[in-house]
Amino acid sequence: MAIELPENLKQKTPLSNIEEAAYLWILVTAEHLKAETAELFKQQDLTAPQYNVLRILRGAGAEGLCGREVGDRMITRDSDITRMLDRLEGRGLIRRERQTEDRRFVLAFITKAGLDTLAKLDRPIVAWHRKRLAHLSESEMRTMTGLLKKVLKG
Amino acid sequence: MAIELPENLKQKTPLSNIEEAAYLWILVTAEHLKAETAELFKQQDLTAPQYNVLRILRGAGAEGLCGREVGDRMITRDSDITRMLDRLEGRGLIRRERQTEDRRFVLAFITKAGLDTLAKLDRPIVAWHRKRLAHLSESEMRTMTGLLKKVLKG
DNA sequence: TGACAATAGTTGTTATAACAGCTATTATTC
DNA sequence: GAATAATAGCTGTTATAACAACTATTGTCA
Repeated sequence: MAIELPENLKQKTPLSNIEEAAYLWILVTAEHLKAETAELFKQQDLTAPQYNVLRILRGAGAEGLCGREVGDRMITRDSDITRMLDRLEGRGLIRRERQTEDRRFVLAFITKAGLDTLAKLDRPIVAWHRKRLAHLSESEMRTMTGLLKKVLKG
Repeated sequence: MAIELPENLKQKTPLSNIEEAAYLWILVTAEHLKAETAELFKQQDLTAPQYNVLRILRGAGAEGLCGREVGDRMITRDSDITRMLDRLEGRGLIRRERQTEDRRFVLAFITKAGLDTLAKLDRPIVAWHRKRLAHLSESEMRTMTGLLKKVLKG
């Protein structure tokens, strides 16, 4: 039995290759969800990576994080953390401070303005997640994340 | 029970929100797979969207496709098909031709050079897919794609 | 038929991503 | 302790993405 593909792809020759189909479903679904959340972030003039960085820094709290650590924690790898932080700093959403012990590190912290910006998004985002996945049971979500985890670790 | 998150995210406060966890797993897995395949495409100096376009045009064959149709079939929405096709045309991988019946349409076709480029990638890519997902059973892949489909349609 | 809407594509502009090479600082090793 | 490697981050450049305004062509309908 040929496996179904995302509609829009409209592949004529049904893929014989179930692995490629699985791969495509993961990518297409991710892309779709990403596009939807991008709309939410835009309310506060943030891109998805920018929102991601702010959340990371909120999580880090008063200790802050250096650029490399921020990069490691991101969902999508960003090849240029420096200038991304530049922009956020320029908007006053974060601040930076060079460490004195090891002067190679520049720690980044979220500011009050950054926290306020995030706060305005918190409720809509939780609401979006709940609503967007409301039609899956908890067990379905666990099964799916379990399988995705297996894919990732592979 | 708190659901596990992708390692690198290192969230301190475990998410209470299983929906958000599911969402993150989808995105992180997709991102990871995308990064791996990007390496393959780079062998032929192609980005993932460029490879995607060439495959779409190969699928379309001698009939070709107009820009909008190409855009519809892409995995990741591209906001600027025109210039992406410009670049591929500049490299001789595709050619374009304005339709005579309805002069609004510009049809794109893959060239011999484009087909050759794709051909060099076909085997490595099939091999990559098989190897990358070899540790999942066919039934696991079907379950996963079924759930992803449910997410997407939601 | 003529105004207006719809569609396909192009172009200009700005922001961001990708890549490579660079400086500053600290760790390692002989 | 000097040479070297390793790490963090910065900078320059090019390519691409995102957004909006614009042209050309065709469809709709009073």
